[in-house]
This record gives sequence, C-alpha cells and structure tokens, in this order.
Amino acid sequence: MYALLALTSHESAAVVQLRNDDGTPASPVQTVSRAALPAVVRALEEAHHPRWVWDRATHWYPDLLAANVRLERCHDLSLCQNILLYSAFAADTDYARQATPVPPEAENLRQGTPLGTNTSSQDSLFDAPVAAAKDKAWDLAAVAKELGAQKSAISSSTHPARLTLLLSAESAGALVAAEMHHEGIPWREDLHRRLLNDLLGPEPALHNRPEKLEALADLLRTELNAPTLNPDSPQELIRALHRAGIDAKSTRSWELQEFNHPAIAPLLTYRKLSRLFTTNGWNWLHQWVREGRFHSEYVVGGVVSGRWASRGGGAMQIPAQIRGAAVADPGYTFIVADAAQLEPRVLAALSQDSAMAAAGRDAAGQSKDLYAGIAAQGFGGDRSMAKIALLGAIYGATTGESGRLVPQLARMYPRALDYVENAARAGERGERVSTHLGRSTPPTGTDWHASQQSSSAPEQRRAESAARSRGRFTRNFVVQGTAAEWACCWLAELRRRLRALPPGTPSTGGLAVAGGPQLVAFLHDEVVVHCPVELVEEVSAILHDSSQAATDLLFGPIPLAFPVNVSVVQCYADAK
DNA sequence: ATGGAAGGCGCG
DNA sequence: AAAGCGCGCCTTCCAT
Repeated sequence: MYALLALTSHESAAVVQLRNDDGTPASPVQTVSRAALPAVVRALEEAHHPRWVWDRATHWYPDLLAANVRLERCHDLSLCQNILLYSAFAADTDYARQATPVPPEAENLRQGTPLGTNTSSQDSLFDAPVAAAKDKAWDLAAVAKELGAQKSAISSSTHPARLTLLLSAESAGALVAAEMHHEGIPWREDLHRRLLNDLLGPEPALHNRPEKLEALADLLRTELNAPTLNPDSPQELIRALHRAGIDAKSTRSWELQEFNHPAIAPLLTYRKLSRLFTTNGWNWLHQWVREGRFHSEYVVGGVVSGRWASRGGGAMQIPAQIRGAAVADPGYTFIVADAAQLEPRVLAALSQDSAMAAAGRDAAGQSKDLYAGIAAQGFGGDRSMAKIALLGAIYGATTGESGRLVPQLARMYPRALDYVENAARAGERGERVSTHLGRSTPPTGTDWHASQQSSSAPEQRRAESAARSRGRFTRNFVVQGTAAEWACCWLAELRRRLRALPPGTPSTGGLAVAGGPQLVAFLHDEVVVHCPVELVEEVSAILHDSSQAATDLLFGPIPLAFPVNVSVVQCYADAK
C-alpha cells in the first residue's frame, strides 16, 4: 500500500491519496490543511502502514517530526531519481531520457539558517516565499506519474532486486537523517565552554582573538622577528618563515614539524587552537547548539559515491578535541558502534576473494582483525604495513611506502586487486562503473572526451593525468560506494529493529517516541545510539544483528562477516 | 563589492 | 610517514 503526499496546484494545502501496489486508487483524494496534516498522516499510518511517497522527505518529514509523527517507510522520489538517472542497471530503459526533474529544495530552507526563531523544521513548503517557489512543487498527478516511471525503470532494469534494495535503503536513510537532525546529539554547553576557556581564555569580544591565541601570535612574531605578521595569512607566514631561515615549501603542519626552530612550536600550537576557535568555538556553540542538543543536517546521497554529507556545524567532522562535550542524558548512555575495516571487507566481498576473506577469520571461523590477518599472511605480522598496503590499493597509491607495498598485496590477493584495477582501467577509458547495488558514476563531460583527443605534448600530459585521476576515482568509487550501501542497509535494519522494541507499536514508534533509544549520529561506518541504560543489552544485540542482516541483504550467504565494535560510554570522547 | 579558488585541517 | 579516495568549514587572496 502506498500513500501519496503532494501539494494542491495552488500549493496552499496538501493532498493525500492511498494507492494499491498496482497504482490504482485505494481511497479518494483528500485535501488537508497544513495544520491538520500531521493528524491525518498519523491516522493513515496507524490504519494502513503505507509506504509514503513524496517528492522529497526534506519537504515533509521535518514538520511531521515536529508534531511527533514518525513513519515506518517512504519512497523518496528525488533520491531515487538521482540514482536511477545514472544507474548502469537501468541504462537501457526509457527512464533516463524521459524523467522529469524533481523540484529542487527550497533555498530558504537550506544552509545559513542557523537554529533560531525560524528553524527549518518550522518552515515548510507551505509558506515558502514566491521567489523560492519558481520551480513548482509537485502535485498528486506528478507524484503518481514519477512513482510509476521509477517502478517501471526498476522492473525493466538488469538487476531489479538490487535496485529495489538500494532505493529502499536510500529512502529509509532519508527518514533516519531527518530524525537525527530533529533529535540532535546531546551536547553539554557548559563542558564545551569550560574547554574553550581552558585552552583559549575567556570568550573574546566580537572580531577579537582570544587572549591565549593572541599571546601565541605575539610570541610567533617575536621568534620570527615579524612584528606585523598575521599568522592566518599563508603568504605572509611563508615569507616570514623563509626570512627566518626555515626553508619550507608550504606551511602545512606536518611539513613544519620537520624543522628545528623556536618559532615552530608556537606556530603549531597556534594552528591547532585557531582551528578550535574558528570552527568549533563560541560561534559554533551559539549557532548549532540549542537546549543541550547539537542539531546538524545530514544530506543523504550528498556524495557521488552515495555516502552522506552534512550541512551546518560539520556533524561528520566533529574533532576528537571537543567530543568530551557530547555526554549522554541522565539515565541514558551512548552506544557507539563502528564496522571494523568496512572498506577492505567490502572489497573482499565484491571481488569474492576467498583468500582475503579467510584473512578476516580465525581457525574457528570467527571474525578477527582483517589487517592483522593480512599482516600474518604476508607482511611479517606488521599490521600497520598491511593497512597501508590495503588502503593504497583501494585509493590507487603509486608512490611512497603505500605504493611500494601494493605489489606484495597483489601477489597475495590477485582477485581483489584485479577488481579495483579493472575499475581504474574502465575509468581511465571514460567508462562508467557501478557499486554492487547499482549506483553508477556520473557520466564524464563532453569536454573530458575532447581533452583525451588532444594532440600537443603538454595537452596530452594533462589528458593522461586527468585519465589517471579519474581512474583513481572510479577505483575508489566501487569500494566506497558499496561500503556506503552496506552502511545504509545497516542503518535501515537498525532503525526498523529499534522501532519494534516493546512496549509500543510500530505505528506510534513505540519507544522511539517516548524516550526510547534514538539514533543521534552517523559517520560513514559508525553510528551513535542514545540509549536508556536498561536497554543497553538489547540495543547492543540489535547493532550486531543488523550488521548480519545488512550483509545478507547485500551479498547473500558469503564466508565473510562484517563485525561491529560496540562501546558503551557516557561520553563520546571515551568511545573505542 | 562579491563570488570563487586556494590553502589548510577536521572527519571517515 | 606524510603519497593515494571522499567530504565540510574557515580564512585569505584574486578575479570579475
């Protein structure tokens, strides 16, 4: 059963209609005011458990969450279209040529709108200003038409089951992302401020450096004999360093570390603290933390490979330095789970390299550290060497230690290395490559093909360099993208199981609504659940079970598991 | 004046 | 030890 959700043609109200799986109407079209929508949606959810179909979850779900309405399933036409347009699995269908683009996200809902009087979850399509509504949101007919087109593209594709799984997981991701934004990460502003005060000094007046930062800048000016130096200016800095006899090619910290000069230590300290101040300082707190929660927006499918991105506050780049401020509420704890060596394991599964898979198991068939296993098989037990070699193979390293170690890996695991080599060669030829479930690389532009034909020597060098660069991209794409699919399936399974935890029913979200375990963060191969202490055992088991379920969904029965490390901590900084 | 590139560094 | 993938965010610097 589907429930189609759209706007009326004059965009002042919503329309809802139930449809059977074959697309025939199962209810009359119901017109609903904005105020009444959450109650209507809740009633339909409880009565029919439909799959909600909308142009994009970000247009509808935040308002529903604000009214405490949570949904089990959806089909996000925008995210699905984004996949189907490029998927090699659907290349021979009419869909890619005929699809109507989904209306874009209303600009006023997006970035630069810090949490304030007008949070994005309070706004909606209903009161989007005229300027933003130039591209009309879809009405019911458009939604129905696009759903039909997508279903037919899937069924006439080369791998309907895989695409169905991918689109279902991606849509579930859209629900998770909105819920995590709504929920936020518990954030102790007082602890964060104490940290800032200890490291930087008191909060400075507008446009001033904190006193400890200014003191470091002064020390640096003295050591470099450059009284007016602005240490934030790479140009001024490199000139001052050269004058002081420090012959660095750039001002990157790792390069400066090599020099022995009294200016280096204060400079490196300045860099570290300056970043804390500008990126995660008082401004960050003011902009992104409200009522003890850090609310950042997740962008599902925001990366070409299918990984998520984030918008506002950098939820996926929270530095270790400030993780001490993320503390679970009283009566709750964080359960932090990360998939161990996810990308290498994905490579072993994709390439069906049984030797590499065996390196991830012990004699009893239990999962063990894959890098350690590979190290034991061919790197004299040196785990870090094995890790550098494996990552080099996935990223396409050619020089340095990593580049030197790859050939040894190729002798040990020819199938796995062939798999990424083939992806790289295809990319160099300008071809498209795909993940296991069928997300494909965007096509190369016409200019790329033109540049490959160029004749003059310098142009040809550039063309070859561009081809190698694309080869590294496609080599990594198949692994990173399939890892993202695994993670998305893991998330979806996790969410489904958390919602089913008793007491409560799926339609009300059970505990998911009434203070139960909540997903509060997701970082590519890691999730954070904010969990009532009495449910730690159950939720930990669910994290493991969901991993196995995701593996089965993606790859079927394979002699390789995707183990997750689970740590139960009060404070995010203590994980692992 | 302002938008975008580049340098730098945080995360996976 | 510092090459090879994917991002977001902040500041400076340069072109339009």
